[in-house]
Amino acid sequence: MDHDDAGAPHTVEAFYERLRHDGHGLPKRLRQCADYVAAHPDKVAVSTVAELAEAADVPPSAFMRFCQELGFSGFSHMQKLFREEYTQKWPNYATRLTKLRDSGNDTPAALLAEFAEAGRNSIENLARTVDAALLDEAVAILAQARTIHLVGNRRAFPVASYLAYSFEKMGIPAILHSGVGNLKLDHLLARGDAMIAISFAPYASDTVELAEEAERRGVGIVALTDLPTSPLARLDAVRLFVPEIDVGAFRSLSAALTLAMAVSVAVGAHRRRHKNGK
Amino acid sequence: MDHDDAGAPHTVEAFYERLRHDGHGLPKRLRQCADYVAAHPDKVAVSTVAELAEAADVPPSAFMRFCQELGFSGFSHMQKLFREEYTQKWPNYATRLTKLRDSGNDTPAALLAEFAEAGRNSIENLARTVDAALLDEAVAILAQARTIHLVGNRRAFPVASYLAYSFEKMGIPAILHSGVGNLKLDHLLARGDAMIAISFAPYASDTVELAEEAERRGVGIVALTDLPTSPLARLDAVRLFVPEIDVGAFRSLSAALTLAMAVSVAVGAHRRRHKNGK
DNA sequence: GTGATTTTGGAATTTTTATTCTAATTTACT
DNA sequence: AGTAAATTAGAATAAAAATTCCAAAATCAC
Repeated sequence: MDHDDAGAPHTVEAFYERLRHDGHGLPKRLRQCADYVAAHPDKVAVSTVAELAEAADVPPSAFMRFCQELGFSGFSHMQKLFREEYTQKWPNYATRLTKLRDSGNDTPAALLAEFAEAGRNSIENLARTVDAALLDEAVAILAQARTIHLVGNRRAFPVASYLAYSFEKMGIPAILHSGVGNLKLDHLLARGDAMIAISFAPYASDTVELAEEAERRGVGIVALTDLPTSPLARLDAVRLFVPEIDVGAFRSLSAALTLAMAVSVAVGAHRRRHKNGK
Repeated sequence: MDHDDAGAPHTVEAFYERLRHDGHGLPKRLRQCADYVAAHPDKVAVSTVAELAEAADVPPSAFMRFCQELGFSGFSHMQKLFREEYTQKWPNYATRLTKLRDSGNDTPAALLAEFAEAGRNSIENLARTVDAALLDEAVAILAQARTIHLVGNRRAFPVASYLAYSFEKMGIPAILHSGVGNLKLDHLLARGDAMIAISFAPYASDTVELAEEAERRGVGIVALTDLPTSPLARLDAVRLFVPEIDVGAFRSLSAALTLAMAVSVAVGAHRRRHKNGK
C-alpha cells in the first residue's frame, strides 16, 4: 500500500524533503550516502559515482542503490537534478520568439511575457553570481571620489543616465559624459575622481577610450560590462559582470539597471555614514 | 620558436586573460567556443563536450581543439579548472538572497538583494496586470506613425533613451526629446506622428507640457506612467500603467523598461509584417 | 588562378563512467 | 541456534564520453 519510492524528486528541495522524511529508515550504507550528499550537495553536480562513493566511504554499487532507492533511474538521473539547480537560467528565447512568430502568436502581450521572464531571470542570475566583496570595493572607490564620471553609450546609456539621475538626487557630484557636441571631457578627469564605465558587446570605442584615458590619469574605475572578454575587463578596475539574457536580437537591461541602482544607493549610504561618523 | 600555447591557465581568471589577449586571432569555430565559454562559464563545470559544442554551435571536435589550443591536454583538463572554481557559487536564488540580505543593513549586497526582489516583483506585476488590448492599440498607433517622438525626463529619461536606442537599431524613425540646449522641438510634432510620453511622480512639467502640445497637434500619444491620477492620464492617449515597487526612497525601473522593450520590438515586428504583407 | 596552409566536420577509437548481477555476509526473527 | 530476508561488495558488462585522426573544404600567399 504505502511506501516511499514512486516518483523521483523534481527539485533539490524535494530531494532534501525526502531525505528528512524517510532517510532514517535507510540501511547503513545508504545512510552514509544520504549523509554525505546532505553535507556536500555541491559535489554531486560535478563528481562521478566513484568519487562520491569513495568520499562517502561506500562502494559505488551502494551509491547506485541509494539513487534508485530515492526513485531515480540511476545516478545520472539524480545528477541531472543537481546540475540544473547549479547552472544559471538561460532559456533560449531566440528559438522561442521564432516559434511565436511562426505560429502567428507574436502579439505584443506575448512578447511582453517573454521579455518579462527574461528580465526576471536576468535579475535572478545577477543576484546569484554577484561577488559581494567586489561590490564593497566598488562602493568604497566611488564613495571617496570627489567627482564621479559616468560613461556609457548606446545600449549602456540608459544605465549611465539613470546613475546620473540617482547621484543628482542624492547630492553626489557626478558628470554624465554624454558626448553632446562631440566634446571631449578628458581634461575633467583628475586624480581623486572615480569613473563608472559601462559597456556591452559590441563595445562602443568611445567608452573604452575614455576609460583608458581615465586609467592613465589615475582615476579609480568601476567597470560594468557583460563578459570577462570585454575590453573594459582589461583595465585596472573593479570589474562587475552583468549577466543579461538575450531575447532574440534584443537584450534585457534589467540586471544592469538593478545593479546600478544598488551601487548608487550604497554609495549614498556610505557617504552619509562617513559624514555622520566623523 | 613559436609561442602562445605553452602552459595551460591555472585559474579561471588567467583563462579569461588568455582569451582577452589572443582570443581575437582564433579561427571562426574556436572563436565561437571562446565566446560561449566566456558567456556561460558555469555550464563548463557541469556539461559534456557534446553539450557545450552543441550550445556553441560547433562540432565536438572543434571544442576539443579549442581546449588544446589554450594549452590544456583536453576538455577534461579544462573542465577541472572550472569545477574547482565554481563549486562555491552553488546556492539557489532564495538561499542566495537571504545570504545577501544578511550581510548587513545598507551594505551593497543587502541593497542589491532588495532591488533585485523589487525588480522581479515589479516585472511580475506588470506581466500580470497589463491589458493586452491596450498594448495592441499602442503598438498599432506607433507602427503607423511617420516619426515617433520620445519624451521622458529625470527618472523617466533612461526609459526614453532606451527606446531611442531600440528604434534606431530597428531603423524606425524616432526622435529623443532630450532638452539639450533647452530647445523646444514642438514644431516637429506633425499630424501622422506619434509620441511615447513617459512620466512618473512627481511628473516633470516639461514632459506634461510637450505631451499636451502633441495632443493639440493631433499627434497619437502613448502615455507610460505610474498612476491613474498622473497628469498624463488626463490626455487623450493610450494609457499604460506601470506598477513599480519602492525600495526605501527609490523605485525600481525594471517594469517600465521591460514594457518599453516589448513595445518597441512589437512595433518593429508590426512594421515588418505590414511591409511584407503588402 | 594555382598551390600551400589552415581549418573544419565527422567517423573511428580509446578511455572513462555508469549500471547490473550475483555470491557472500549480515541482520532480524523465532 | 537456525532460517529467511535484507544488505552488501566487487567483478562483469553496458553505455556514454572524451579524444584522435583524416579526408574534404576553406583560406591565404603569390
